[in-house]
Amino acid sequence: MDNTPLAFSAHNHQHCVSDALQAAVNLCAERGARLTPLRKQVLELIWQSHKPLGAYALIDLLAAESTRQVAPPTVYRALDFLLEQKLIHRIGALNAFIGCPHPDHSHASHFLLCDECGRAEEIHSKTVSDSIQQAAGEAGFAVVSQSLEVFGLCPDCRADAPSHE
Amino acid sequence: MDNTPLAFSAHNHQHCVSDALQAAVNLCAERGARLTPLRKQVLELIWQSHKPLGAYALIDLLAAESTRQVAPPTVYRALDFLLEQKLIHRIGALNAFIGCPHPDHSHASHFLLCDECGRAEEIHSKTVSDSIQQAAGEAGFAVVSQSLEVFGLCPDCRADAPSHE
DNA sequence: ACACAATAGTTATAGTATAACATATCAGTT
DNA sequence: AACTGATATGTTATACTATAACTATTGTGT
Repeated sequence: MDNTPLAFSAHNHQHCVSDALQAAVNLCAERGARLTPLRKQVLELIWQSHKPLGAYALIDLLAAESTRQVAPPTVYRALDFLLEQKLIHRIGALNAFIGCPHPDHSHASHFLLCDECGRAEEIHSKTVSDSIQQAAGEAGFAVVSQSLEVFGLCPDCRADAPSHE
Repeated sequence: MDNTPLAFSAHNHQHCVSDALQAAVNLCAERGARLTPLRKQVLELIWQSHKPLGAYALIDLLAAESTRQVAPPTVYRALDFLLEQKLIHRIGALNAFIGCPHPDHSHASHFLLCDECGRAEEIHSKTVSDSIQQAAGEAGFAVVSQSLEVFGLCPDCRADAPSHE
């Protein structure tokens, strides 16, 4: 069994982008939320990278794709919408955004972030979530949201630069 | 047994500040690191709040305490030193800094952050750390550092605004 | 067509962080 | 005490991230 997660494995990324976009279209339709062309374009640009994308990188990409004006508030509003709909996550340590592969069910933001190649992988471990809930509960703390950012080396970058060399 | 952590409990905070400063002095002496007056002053200001303190708030406090110039690089360099010595942590989601109560042994940055009052409490749960290590390991990921930021309501703020009212 | 709400454009500015270079201080040596 | 190299701080400018406030446009239901 191969436990290596998607972002750190070879895969057809264009397929994974189009799946994510289709899922977003369906979800927003169900919710009565308007996934406008701009919002969809921003979501697509974010998905096209497995690396978290900064707001200003996004602005540059939008400017390159069209002749339209794209000032910061425009892209931040689209990002706010996508965050509200849980279609993306914000990576605090990087001031950057990345697509959420499971926008249909609410969950915490838990990421593995490679220091070397910059790729991000969302993890879903019930053990991790439960242990966090329990630790917070023992402190009398009522959890609303949680963000875990684990930095280190992904499998590929470990292989490229082993510590024993 | 009362599990309520320190920041969320009544305590003599001035005592806890002076303890932290003394510990920092001792640690830096052992390590041959120079805890200069500026660095010590920054550390003290950070400790005097249980709330994470932003760099520019710190600049204002420094300016208020002396006639000396305190431009951003000055305070950011002091913060960098304190981070290197693990005397403080950075809370990514808040762009802010807070004192580390256990600078003597390296550990992850795991915090409970109250949305209501802004206080922060560092937690140390072996279960949490281990489960994160294990989840990363299963993904073939080599952990270098980790940051957990749990948002919600601290015991006091829960009591002040119960959900059933 | 009309009216209201939601979205997007526009201008300006606030907030966070660092680059690059000049000056001052410290610790060890002569 | 003066010399030297390393470390720390001061200074100026600027880059990067994000939002406020207002205007214009687009969408939806009547």
